[in-house]
Amino acid sequence: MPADSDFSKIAVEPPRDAAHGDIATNAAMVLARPAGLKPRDLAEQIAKLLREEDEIEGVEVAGPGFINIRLAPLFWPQVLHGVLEAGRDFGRCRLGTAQKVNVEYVSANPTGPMHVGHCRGAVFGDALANLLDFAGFEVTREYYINDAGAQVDVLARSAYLRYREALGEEIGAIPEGLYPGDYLKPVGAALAAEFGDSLTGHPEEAWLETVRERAIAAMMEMIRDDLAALNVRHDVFFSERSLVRGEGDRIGALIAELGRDGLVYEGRLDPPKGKLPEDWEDREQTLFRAREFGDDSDRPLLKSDGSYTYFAADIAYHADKFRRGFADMIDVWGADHGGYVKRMQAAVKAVSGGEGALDVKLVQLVKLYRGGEPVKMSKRSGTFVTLRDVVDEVGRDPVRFMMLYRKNDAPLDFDFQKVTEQSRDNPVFYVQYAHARISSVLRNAAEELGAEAVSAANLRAAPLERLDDAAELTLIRRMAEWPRLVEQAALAHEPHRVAFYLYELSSDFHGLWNRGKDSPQLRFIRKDDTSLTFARLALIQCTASILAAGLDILGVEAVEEM
RNA sequence: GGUCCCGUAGCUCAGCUGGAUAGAGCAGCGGACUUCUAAUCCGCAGGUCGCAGGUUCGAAUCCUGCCGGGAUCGCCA
Repeated sequence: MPADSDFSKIAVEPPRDAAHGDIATNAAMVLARPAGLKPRDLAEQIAKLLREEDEIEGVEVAGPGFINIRLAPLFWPQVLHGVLEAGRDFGRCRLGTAQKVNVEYVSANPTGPMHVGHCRGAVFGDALANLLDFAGFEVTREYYINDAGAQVDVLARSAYLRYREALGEEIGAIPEGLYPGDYLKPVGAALAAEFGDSLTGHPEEAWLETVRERAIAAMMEMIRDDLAALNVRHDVFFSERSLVRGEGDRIGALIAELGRDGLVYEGRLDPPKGKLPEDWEDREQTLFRAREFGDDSDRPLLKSDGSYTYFAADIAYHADKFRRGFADMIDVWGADHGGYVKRMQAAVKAVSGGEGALDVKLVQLVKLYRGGEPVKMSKRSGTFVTLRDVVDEVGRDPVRFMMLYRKNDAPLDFDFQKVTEQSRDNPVFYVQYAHARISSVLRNAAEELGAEAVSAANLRAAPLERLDDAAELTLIRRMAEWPRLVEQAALAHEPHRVAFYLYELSSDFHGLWNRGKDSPQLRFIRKDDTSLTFARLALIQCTASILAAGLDILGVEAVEEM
């Protein structure tokens, strides 16, 4: 074999089809050319060597040159020892080797309650963070508070109006352009209680900042409550305003820094192709050289009124993340921000000297339905659905599982009726039911055979080699996939894989359960054969551990009865 | 017009980063409840993986070009 052969394309993995053995490899096909042999001939040579191994029971060459390996019969039951030992920690790995990673998600404007549109990103980000944690990364969960733009001033004016209302003034209809929601009434009342009428009779400059601060704090409190209802949490709430307040103007400092590196210039931008925006004016502006880092265009840092663009602030924010030690950053955004990805990645490269990496996960829109009919939403008519509405109506677990039972970049139809009334359509119950059934068997076993029958020590001592039914082995093989699945899902930043895996694991379990209905000798609890019973209790205890661990990653409760 | 995402069974979607005969659920048809919980299970039927090229031992997967759907396109966030 030539020394410079490419071994990187060789895969050694469990095949999809169990008929192809326990482990399969494509090594012979990959190496046939450099070795100057036909794939099947090379495969035979490798197979011959493998057959000498003790733990290998059989080796076959199949298809175009696959080498299929069958392991000794005792191999699979041995897997359960690892699960029994580790319990819910089985599958935890050191993939991240304590590497720091920052996951930013939700980051909704603090101007009102969480909208249902925020729901998916929130759940996705939260589950992704859980997954990375499980895979051994040191995860920080972050929320970027957009508290510096014009819309928080609008919020302040809206709250001020409610404040005057709370003082007894007749305010009439909420003017166009202000937030009309009732949720600002308590904010107005709190302001009245704190300040009396001392904020009235002054120009806006006198009260705006005070009111804004109180209003933002109130909104963030509301948002945290909403997130808590969804079982979503963050470690850090990072204020955009803090970038220009306190320690000085960090956005300006950063622009100056980029300027010293020659990455900022005054120039003109080509107008967009196609239809021109109505208010387009061709003017000289301050631009970041995003094109040097793979973007399609250079990007403005200052608005026409001289204030910073959102992008400028976001650069400073990501630079701050990098300086806090996060070379790995993940942002979770709505799909409508897709056009923003390249410039942000360009900015991260620029501020990190190429050391930082940003992965942006775009979450597609959720379309709401009720009994097949689209739910129409409009803020003006007050018919928009809040995150809290959804959680209250269908429950936290179904919402979370549904949001995760889909790849992040695929659109999602969410039908209230399907998720509640026809609950069998919802896979969350299928998985939870599997866990509940196992809990039920373990309870029965403890009752009939005594509590020590289900003790950890007893299960560890069980004769696992007696698990030889095809359905039992299928279940064990599935469990053996778990660590690998965790690793790959974490690497791909795809928590939905965990959800699909749990469904399959549950399916294997339900199948086994029902075999016990047809053939009583396959029941888990066999009073005539306690040692076999112990082995089977160990088997399902392991299944429950993995179900619980996976559900924990998804942020869904592993219920013990239904 | 540029950029990004999507196109797989009647419907909703997976497909382990290039592997063997493309898989689930729902809907349809036929079966299993004196139960360790039927919110479950078993079987049948259902496919030009949008189209056409290319890369190689091998493509739903990678590349190019079309077709169709969605998002976005200086200063909003």
